Amino acid sequence: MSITIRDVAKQLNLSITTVSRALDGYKDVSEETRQRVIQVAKEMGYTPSRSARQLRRRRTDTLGYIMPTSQPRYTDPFFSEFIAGLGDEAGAQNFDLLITLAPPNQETERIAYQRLVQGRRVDGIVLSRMRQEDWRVHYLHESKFPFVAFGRTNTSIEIPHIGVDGANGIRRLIAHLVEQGHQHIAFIAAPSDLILQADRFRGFQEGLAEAGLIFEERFVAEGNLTRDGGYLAAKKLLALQSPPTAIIGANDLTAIGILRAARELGISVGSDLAVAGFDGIEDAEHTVPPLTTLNQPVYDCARRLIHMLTALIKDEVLEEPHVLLYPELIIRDSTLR
Amino acid sequence: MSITIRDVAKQLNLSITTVSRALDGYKDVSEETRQRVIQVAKEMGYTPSRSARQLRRRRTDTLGYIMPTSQPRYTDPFFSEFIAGLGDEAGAQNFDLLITLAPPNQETERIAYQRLVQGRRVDGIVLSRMRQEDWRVHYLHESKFPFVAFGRTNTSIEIPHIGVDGANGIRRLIAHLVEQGHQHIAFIAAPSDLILQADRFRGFQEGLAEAGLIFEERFVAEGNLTRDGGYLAAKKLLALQSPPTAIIGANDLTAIGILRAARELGISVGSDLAVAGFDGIEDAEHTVPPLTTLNQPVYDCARRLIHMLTALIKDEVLEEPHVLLYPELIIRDSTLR
DNA sequence: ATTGATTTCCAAAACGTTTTGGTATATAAT
DNA sequence: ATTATATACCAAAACGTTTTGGAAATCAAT
Repeated sequence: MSITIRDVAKQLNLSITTVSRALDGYKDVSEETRQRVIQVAKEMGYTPSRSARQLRRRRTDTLGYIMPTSQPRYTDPFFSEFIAGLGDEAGAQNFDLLITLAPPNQETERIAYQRLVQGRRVDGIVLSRMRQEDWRVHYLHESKFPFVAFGRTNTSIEIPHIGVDGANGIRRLIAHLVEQGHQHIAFIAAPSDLILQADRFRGFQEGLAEAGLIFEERFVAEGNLTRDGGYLAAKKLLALQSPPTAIIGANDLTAIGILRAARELGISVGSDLAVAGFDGIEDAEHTVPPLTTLNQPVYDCARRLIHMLTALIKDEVLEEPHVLLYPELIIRDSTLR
Repeated sequence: MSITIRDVAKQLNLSITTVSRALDGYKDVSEETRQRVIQVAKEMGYTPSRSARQLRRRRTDTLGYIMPTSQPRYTDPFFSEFIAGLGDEAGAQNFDLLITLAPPNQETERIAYQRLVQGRRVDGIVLSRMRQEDWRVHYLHESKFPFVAFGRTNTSIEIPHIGVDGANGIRRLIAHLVEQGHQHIAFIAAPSDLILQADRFRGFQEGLAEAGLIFEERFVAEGNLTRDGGYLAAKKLLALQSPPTAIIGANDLTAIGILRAARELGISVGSDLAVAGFDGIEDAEHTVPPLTTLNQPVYDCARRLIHMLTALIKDEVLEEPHVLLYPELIIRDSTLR
C-alpha cells in the first residue's frame, strides 16, 4: 500500500540498513549517499511506519494523560489549558499525546491506566488531581513506569512533580479579605480525597488563625469543583443565621457558582459579599464582577511536566525533581468594596 | 521485560498460535484450552503489545484529532466538550484518541496531518472548523484516508459529516430579537475563511431580510471567536453614531466579550442592549445576564462523528452519511427587556 | 478397512523497522 | 610488504504479534 523503506532502498540500489541509517543521521554513511537517500525518500513520500519503529525500538514516542471526567459532558477549563500545555510541549519534543477520559476512582479508571501501561502504548504518564490514597502512584511505581504529577502526593514514594502551594495562596487571600474588613469568612470545599482540598483547606484554617479569627465549622460547605456545586453550597451558606461576608471557593468554577447564588439572592458581590476562587481560569476575568483568584500557571506547569517526563524517559537526571510554585493573588472587584 | 505471548505459551506448553487464537476467540481451539489460556494469561498479567499487533494487523485502533489552537494558551470550551465526546465514544468503541495541537492554516498544521496519515499513526481522522478552501479535505481524500467532519464543506467531494444549520439558527434568533422590538441589529463575525462564518452570516442577512430590515455594512464587525475579539469589536460598534440595539456574536466567546464591553460602557444588557451568541457553552448560563444562545449538541455530535468514522474504517455502509441538525434557540435574559 | 469430516493444534511467514556484527575497500602507519 | 585504522556499506536477527496453510487425531459414514 504505502511506501516502505524497502521501496526506497530498491529505488536507490542500497540496502535498507543504509537507508535507515542515512535517515537517522548515522556517521557511517557517506555524505553523498545520505543526500541522495534524503532526496529520494522525500520524493517518494516515505514516512517510516510508526508501529514498526515502535516495535523495534521498544518505545512509542507517545505520552499519556488520563483526564478525570466526572460527568459525561462536564469539563473544567482548567483541563483545556492543561492539555494545551501538554500537547504543545509534547509536540515540541516530538512526542504524541494520547488522551483518554475516565471517571476518577472507578474500575474504568484502573482499566484505562492498565491499558496504557501494560499494553506499552505510551512511554510515560502525566498525573493530575492527586488524591490522598492514590492507587495510581503505587501502581505506576511498582510497574516501574515513568510518570510525573501535577501536585504533590502523600506517599513516601519519590515522584517528580510540580506543585502549587495552595495553603500559602489561601493564607494570602485571607489576609487580603481581612484587610477589606471581613471577619466572617466561609469556604466551599472540594471532595475530601483530593490533595488540593487538604492543602487549600489547611491554608484556610491557618489563614484564619493568623488573622486571629476563630474557625467555625458551619462556615465550611461541601462543593465538588463545579459551578453547580458552588451554587448549591453558597445557597446554604447564605441562608445561615448570621451568614458569612466572604466566601472562598476551592476553585474558580465553584466561585462562579457562588456569584450566581449571590445574584439570585440580590446580594451585591464586592460591597456586601466578597467572593474569591482558585485557578485563574480565563472566565474569571469576565465574570460580573470580575473574580479575585489565585492564579496557577497551568499552561507552563504542563509544559514543564512534559519536559520532566521526557527527561525521565531518557534516563536523564532531573535537575529539579520537585518544584513548588506559589500562586499569584489576582485581586479583582469581587473582593473589593 | 514485560510478559509476551511467548511466555504465556511456554507456561501452558502450547504454541503461541493457539494462545493468540484462544484469546481472540477463534473457534478452532477447544473450550477447555481456551479457559486455561484465559486463566493463565490473566494470572501472568499478559497484555498484547500494541505496536506488534498494530504492525501485523496493519491498523492502529487509534483515531486522530488535530485541535486548531490559534494562540498558545488559548482554548475554547467548545473544544473541551468536543474532545470529551470524541474521547468517550472512541473509548466505547475500543479506540484510542490521539490529540495534536496545531495552529490552523500553517505549515505546522500540514506537518501534523502528514504525520498522522503517512506515518499510519491513526486509522481515521476527525476534522472540525471547516474552511472555505480546505486543503485538509483534498489531502485526506487524495490519500484515501478515512475521515469525517464536523460541519459541511463546499467541495464536490463526498464527505461524511454532521453539520449544524447556522443560517437557520441565526434567522430564528433575529426573529426573536425583532419580536423584542429591535430594529438595529449588528453582527460580530468570525474569520471569513470559516464555513461557519459563511453560514451564520448568511443567516444574518436572510434574517434581516425576512424581518424587512435593511442590512447595513457598518453593523458588521470583524471578530476572531475569542472573548477579546468580541470585546474589541463591540467597543467599535457601540461607539458608532447611532449604535445598534442588539449585537449577535458569531460564537458564545465573542458574546461574552460583548457583555464585557457593554458593562464597561455602563450599558445595561437586556433592557438597553440585546446580546446573543452561538454554541451553547456552559459559561453562557453563568454570565450576567445569562446569555441567549443557539445551542449545538457538541458532545453528541462528537460521539456520532466517531461512530461514523469507525463504521467508515470497518468499510460499513453509513446509513446517514450527512446529518444536518438545527441549533436550539435558548432565550435568556441577555435578549429580554 | 477405507474414506471423508471435524476438531484441535502448530510451524513458519509476515508486518516494517532498527540494531548487531560484520565485510570490503581505501588510506595511513610501521 | 605488512599491519592498523577509517570509511562506507550490508545481511541477518530481532521486536511481538496475527495469519496462513497445514498436520495429527478423532469420529462418522461407507
